[in-house]
Amino acid sequence: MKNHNQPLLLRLGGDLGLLVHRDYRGLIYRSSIVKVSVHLRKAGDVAIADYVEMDPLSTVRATRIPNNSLGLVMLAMLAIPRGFVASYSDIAELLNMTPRLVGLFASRNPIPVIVPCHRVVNRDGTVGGYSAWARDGRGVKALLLSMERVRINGFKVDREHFMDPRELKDNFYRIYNYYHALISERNGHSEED
DNA sequence: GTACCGCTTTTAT
DNA sequence: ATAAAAGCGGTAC
Repeated sequence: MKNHNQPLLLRLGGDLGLLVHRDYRGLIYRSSIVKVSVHLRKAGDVAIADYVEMDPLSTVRATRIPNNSLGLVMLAMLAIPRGFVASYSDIAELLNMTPRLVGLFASRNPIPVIVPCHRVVNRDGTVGGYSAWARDGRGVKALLLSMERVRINGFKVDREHFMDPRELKDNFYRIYNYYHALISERNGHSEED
């Protein structure tokens, strides 16, 4: 098998890049945000390419998403398209959780950017926290959003970017069903149940 | 079992 | 504007 064990460096824009780790099957299980210049200085031999966002179903197929509450939150975040945001409470309502709990799971998202936890913001439009970038996480979150043409005044997202909850729900169920079909397909071939 | 924590939200100064 | 409590499942002890 090819260099799947080597992380891949993908340019996000500016000096921001995404380091993507894949397992022996090629499935993405972890990513981290880095400064491209800093990373190239440290390890010049990495493969590098431009980041191109996949559609949600392809992302589900290409990544490892756990079959638990964290996985549910990850699937819900995949239901937010580029250029839009949803609030922690929107996701909470969708999944029967509390907003703070959604934030807790968002902070544990192992695959930032690819699973777009930066598209979840506070109900009042303020950007909210972001732990995928240790210092000034909010700044990076705001930067990622503005790269997606989400307009931000100060640290407040314009209301026009908020998704309709019904559309969020429709997208979520489509992705959720696909995820479970994929799981039983994978289980069905390798073991019986 | 208990105690604490977190990318929030709402209410009360 | 700032402070605090509520709220829940996970994690650690």
